[in-house]
Amino acid sequence: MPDSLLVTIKDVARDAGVSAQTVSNVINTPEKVRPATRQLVLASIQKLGYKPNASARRLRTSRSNTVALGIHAGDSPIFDRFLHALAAETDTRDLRILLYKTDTPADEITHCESLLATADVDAFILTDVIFNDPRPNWLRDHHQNFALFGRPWGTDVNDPTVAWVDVDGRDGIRRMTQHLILHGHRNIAFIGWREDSSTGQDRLAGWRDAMTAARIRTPEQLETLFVLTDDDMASGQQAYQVLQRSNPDIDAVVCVSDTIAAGVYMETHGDITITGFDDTPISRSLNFSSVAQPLRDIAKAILDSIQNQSTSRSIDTISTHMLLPPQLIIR
Amino acid sequence: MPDSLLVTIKDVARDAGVSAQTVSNVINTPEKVRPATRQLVLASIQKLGYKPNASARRLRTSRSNTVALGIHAGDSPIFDRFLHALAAETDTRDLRILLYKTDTPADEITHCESLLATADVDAFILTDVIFNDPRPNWLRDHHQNFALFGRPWGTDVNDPTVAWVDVDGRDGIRRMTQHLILHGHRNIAFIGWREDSSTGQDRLAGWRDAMTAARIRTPEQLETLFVLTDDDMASGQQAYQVLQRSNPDIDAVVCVSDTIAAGVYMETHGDITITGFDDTPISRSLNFSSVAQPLRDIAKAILDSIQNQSTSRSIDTISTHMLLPPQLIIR
DNA sequence: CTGTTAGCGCCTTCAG
DNA sequence: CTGAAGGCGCTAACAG
Repeated sequence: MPDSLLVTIKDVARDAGVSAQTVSNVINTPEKVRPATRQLVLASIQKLGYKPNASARRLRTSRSNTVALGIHAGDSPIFDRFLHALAAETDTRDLRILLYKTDTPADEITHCESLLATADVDAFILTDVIFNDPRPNWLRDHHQNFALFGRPWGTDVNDPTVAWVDVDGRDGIRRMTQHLILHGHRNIAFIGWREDSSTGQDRLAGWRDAMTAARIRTPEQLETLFVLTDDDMASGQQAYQVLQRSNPDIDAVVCVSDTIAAGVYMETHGDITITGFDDTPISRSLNFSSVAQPLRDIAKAILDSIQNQSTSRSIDTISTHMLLPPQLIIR
Repeated sequence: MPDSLLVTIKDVARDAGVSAQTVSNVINTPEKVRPATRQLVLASIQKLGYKPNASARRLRTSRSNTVALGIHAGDSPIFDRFLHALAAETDTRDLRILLYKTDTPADEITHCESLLATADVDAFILTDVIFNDPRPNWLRDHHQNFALFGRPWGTDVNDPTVAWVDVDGRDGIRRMTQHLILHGHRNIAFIGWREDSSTGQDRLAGWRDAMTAARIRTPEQLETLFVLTDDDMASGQQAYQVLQRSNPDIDAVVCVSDTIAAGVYMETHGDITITGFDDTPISRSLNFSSVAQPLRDIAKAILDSIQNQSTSRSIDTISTHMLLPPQLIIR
């Protein structure tokens, strides 16, 4: 029964008949306390419902156990699921997630400065890293722990001082295409995002990989078998119409996203096989296959990376870059 | 140029040639400091890039300026946009958002206890309030400030001790239906969520309101003009087929969500007018009208409510319930 | 292994 | 209007 008033370490100390320090030790370095006293103290902690005051602890240790995460406008089909996975993971690690708004990189740097100066964050998670994003360098120059969700396209991806976790979309699309080939499809088209999306280019490459490896088409022939467009249903629908005109014999379409795949579905009514990306409610509802990002693993890897950074200062012992394999959801 | 080391209030005091206390006053009660000294101190603050240490301040004042928000599994089409609106609003109010995972109400209460005991949260925002949700009562019994996004269906909606902010979906659907009527539609069907959704029932009522007010159908006739189903595209498609069979002359369909509307769109190819809810990328892409929730206003109202609770203890001076009008996005 | 001392950075009280 | 003293709850360093 937790009380309305705050239970402090002294209350526990008094109740257990030990000093405040011993209580602190039980919590932070239990191996330094004799088992008998430890049990005694733990019982009092339980009985009084004691929880250490986070602010006091932070003030004393100047560590906040809090990671900051920027949220920006614009629809990501997986952002909320990523957030949930992250929240689930932080639960098990005694970490907190602080959310802040960020609509531009400059905006974000302002917030970082502010959060740092007020000393209530000790690591940052950056999502939606854009081409030549200034934030990683800024954070590194300010000696901050951070990890990216997504490769830092445009800068040196192998830079060991910039930790990142990403999903191998190329491999996912490649395996998905392979799966279609193994099931007898031959005229497999691809609909992707426009050239300015590095992620889109990566996924396009995965389709090319599978198609050329299976010797279904020459690289030149592939050039008429894909279209790049915007990420919405109407665009997907139009893209399919274009493809279909020049390739009437298409029997499957690999799409860079579930949204675009839904557009194709509208046009085809399920007559041909389509596949999407991100395993959103759309692909579940329309019952087509999709490449799923392992959000739970991503969250784990990101937090591992951040926690490693705060413990070991020697970066080279651990890998700071993780490319995780996606999962094929076959329907 | 912010330094790597922490700038404290003493540094500012020394730089400005005043005592630490005066600096504190400049920040917290500027009207008590002579303008000349105030300028002097502000200049030093600016120069050194001083920001009060959040943990120290929290420890001293036992107020955390942090609101906690639960995130749970399951797809909400507006959750991430709500989060963004909230983050944007907290920015302007010197508030922080702490995220925690919550998959069951019990889960959430555990977290609340933990966050309260560690004293790093001073208000809660509850979303996706379910029927007879135990959380509001729990929080009230523990003297916590909180506000709900969504009405507490199943409990006393008028209970002044439970603050909530919601959007008048009934009115939104009513106005949307009215709009269709004004544009010459007569056989306007409705596809909603199953009976167990209070929100769904509310929106259904809005369609009934408009249809009976316009005397297009008798209440009895309306009973064959709507279908309740699941919230996915395939269900929307099927629902339309069912409706169409018994009502071949349907010329418009008001849908309880963009997702369901998209299902209808798949079946009709834009031949009849459809409308959705929540103004998601789907309705934007397929170019149909939608009822939009004013997320920015919701965020503001929720934070207003919470901040009012911490200042004035007398609840009756302010309204603790806000039903905001949605916006029609006509396409 | 346990207790004492001191202080993290800030703000509230109360003198001046 | 400004300054000095004290302590919020906790833990690092040391002493016993």
